[in-house]
Amino acid sequence: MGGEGGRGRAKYRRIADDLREAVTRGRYGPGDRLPGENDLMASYEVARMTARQALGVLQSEGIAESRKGAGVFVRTFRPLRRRGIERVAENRWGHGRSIWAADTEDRETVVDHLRVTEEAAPAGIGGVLALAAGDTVCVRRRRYVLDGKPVLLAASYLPAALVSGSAVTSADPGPGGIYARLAELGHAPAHFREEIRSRMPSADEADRLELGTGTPVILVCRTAFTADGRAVEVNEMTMDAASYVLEYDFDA
Amino acid sequence: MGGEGGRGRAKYRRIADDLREAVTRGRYGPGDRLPGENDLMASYEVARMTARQALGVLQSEGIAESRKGAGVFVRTFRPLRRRGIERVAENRWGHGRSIWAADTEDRETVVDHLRVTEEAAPAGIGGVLALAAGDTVCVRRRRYVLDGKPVLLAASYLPAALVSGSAVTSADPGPGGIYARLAELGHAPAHFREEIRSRMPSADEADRLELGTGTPVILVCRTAFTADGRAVEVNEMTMDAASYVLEYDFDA
DNA sequence: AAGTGGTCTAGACCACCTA
DNA sequence: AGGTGGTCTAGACCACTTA
Repeated sequence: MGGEGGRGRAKYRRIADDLREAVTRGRYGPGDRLPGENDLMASYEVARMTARQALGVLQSEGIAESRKGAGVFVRTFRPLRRRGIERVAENRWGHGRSIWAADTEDRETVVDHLRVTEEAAPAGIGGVLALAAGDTVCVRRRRYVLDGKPVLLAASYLPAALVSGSAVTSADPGPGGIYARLAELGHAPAHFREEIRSRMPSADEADRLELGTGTPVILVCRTAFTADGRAVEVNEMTMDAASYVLEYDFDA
Repeated sequence: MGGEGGRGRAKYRRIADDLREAVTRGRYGPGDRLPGENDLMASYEVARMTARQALGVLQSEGIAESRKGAGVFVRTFRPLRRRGIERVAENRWGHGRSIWAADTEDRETVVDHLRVTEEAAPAGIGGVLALAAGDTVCVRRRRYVLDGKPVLLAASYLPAALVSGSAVTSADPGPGGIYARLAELGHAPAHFREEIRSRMPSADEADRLELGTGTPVILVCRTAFTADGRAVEVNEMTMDAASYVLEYDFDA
């Protein structure tokens, strides 16, 4: 064949369509094994690369995932719910509950790869925090692992001039987390802005979040402002899109 | 070679890494043409399918897009900013200090494919709107096209019992939109909830939004509640993730 | 040990775009 | 017209998983 000729769709597309329909119709449920390359080569009488391409479509759509040596399987979708507004409400962070504990409920959460450093402010961050050239930031990086599966990478940036020497720069910032410490230092966050994007992960992100093909990341960038309008923290979060539903509640 | 042998990464990964680095280093800017299959075959001494696989990696990462007969090009990212909470004082926190630049200027927006129908309530929607089995909903579907590029699909569901016969069911709901009409009918929305997900698009969504490979969709599902807590509208939005930055502002 | 997906080769014809 | 990406074939060796 070749080209996009033959009037209809390409062979691999037809095969992918058949498989997708079988999944949406429930012929294959979450976790089930799909017909493999050899099966498709036989039943559709195509070459290996063509069968492979068809299975690749489902994988890049996030419908299926391959496990080397085992087969191609229908993926499951079991997200967490992250509430953007209540979770940072003052009564929560003032009363000994860290932000993450507020929305993970009963599943086992592990914080991983925690590193606290002082660095030159990255370009975008420095602008938001209104830093002068050469100013440094305290960066708190960490990874959240839920039931053994990494779900979130976070990097929190704070002006070093504001927080150096305080508990904010130690691995464990103490009860209430860094917002409680900021409040004690006279920089209590009064307002938050969250900006949200989504894109495909970089190779590095896919690696650290153990993402399968066809899984985007959600980027949430939260800026914390004091009552007098100074930005005191920027928190960049990179989330496994298959693990999260974000929720924002607000009045008209 | 074959397998994942050879100790290092696969050839196509190495090539993809080289290309990605060249892009991030600015060797190729947005809109520039990358080395094509033939170039890579020559410079890396690999087979066609291997060069192709390398370029496929960049495409599925959303870094590049292919144009048939022309080449593979670096993609551009020029998102719109969508503010979820309009009522927040803009002066006070400012719009200048955002992490991701986005167009605020007015670009030409066209609403497309508008259809208003009355249908049986889909499973999930009926539950949220607290409908009885067999109740119908008024569905307003439309597509937003910005400067010729479709960016958003929306489907708004309202209980037919509440709105049938009103201007809500006509193509042009009049000044203030359907929320103004709901208010006149005694069902003024007082509270909103927005739930956000991201995943790869279905073939149909990719088609209607004219999405390139490696572009996820952002799903925003907004529920409008009246002051007494009744859900009166569910609005399902499917957005081109490369075209949007969402923003939520809220106080601590 | 057998089967699976991962990688790779060396060809081929096609439709599309740009010049 | 010539180059580009899109599709396809028919082989091959490999590492991995499962039994």
